[in-house]
Amino acid sequence: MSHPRPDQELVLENFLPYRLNRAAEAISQEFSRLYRHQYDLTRPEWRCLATVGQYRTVTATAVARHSAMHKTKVSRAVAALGKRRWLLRTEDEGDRRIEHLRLTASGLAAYNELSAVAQAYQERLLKELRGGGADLQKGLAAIELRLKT
Amino acid sequence: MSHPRPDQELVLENFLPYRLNRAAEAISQEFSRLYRHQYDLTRPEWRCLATVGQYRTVTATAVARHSAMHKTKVSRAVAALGKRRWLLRTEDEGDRRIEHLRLTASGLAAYNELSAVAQAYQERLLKELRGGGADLQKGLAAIELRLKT
DNA sequence: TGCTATTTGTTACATTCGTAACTGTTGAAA
DNA sequence: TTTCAACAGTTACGAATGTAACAAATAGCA
Repeated sequence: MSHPRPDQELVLENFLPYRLNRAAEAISQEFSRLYRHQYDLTRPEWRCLATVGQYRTVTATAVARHSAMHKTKVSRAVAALGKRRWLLRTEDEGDRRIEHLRLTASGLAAYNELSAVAQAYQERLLKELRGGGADLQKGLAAIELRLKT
Repeated sequence: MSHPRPDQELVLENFLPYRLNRAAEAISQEFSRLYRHQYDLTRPEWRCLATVGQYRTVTATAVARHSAMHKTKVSRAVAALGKRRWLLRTEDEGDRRIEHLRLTASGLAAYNELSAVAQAYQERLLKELRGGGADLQKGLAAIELRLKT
């Protein structure tokens, strides 16, 4: 004799937030293996590097907004990249609260290499996903659209 | 006169690992708002509760495998749920290393409520996603398939 | 039986993270 | 001009996390 259970019981592996987290975690780890040991970068540092590289010159606040990281994370990542001499901080002429971030020559070199690694990884990933990853891209776009509104 | 840049430069917001992480984080936070304050549960605790509720009786190792959490996370979550009297630990008769986990009556009640909340959230989410979230589900399935192989 | 490797689960330690508080600066209103 | 709110960025502190070491138990095998 079995105990009564609710009609619709939750199955974790079918639950979207769980599946999204699991997928994101797995992909992130797979990708990070391509740069972590090679460059000894944490993920926040990588995001920071990518954002500064993309914009050439940005403030820490803009990095946080663009890379969806907490400002303390950005602050620490920027400090780490600065100590490594991959990043330069110059204070704004008009507003002394602000500092503009830009990559040094070696920072730019690292960014270019890492950028290439990232592109290659994404291409490989998409190639290996059923349907070229089109579903995934559409699905993510749907979520991103929902987040904006 | 502009500096030379690589032809294909990385754009963070188009990079799949980043997009996946961002989407997963946003959805998880949105969902956790539905239970965190109501039940004062952390996410590892929630996953633990869901897994034990789903299987009725499991070991900590099985929970870790099924919920994709590190065994120390599970150990701590199980301890927390035990302290709350939502979970019971009984040692195996034949193998005294193992302890079987199952929910108490109040644990089961909480699980049932939280399970309903989760189902409702997922239905609402799917309804609000373009195309009923079909793309997202297919995309996640493609990643999950890739992980298995 | 003995010996070693493996397994289950916990804990110690260092690291990472977020909240909140803080410094220093600017803006805006009186 | 004074005053107060808002903003940029950092830091202190507690909570959460992962790695590695650990204890206890079992399994495999000679």
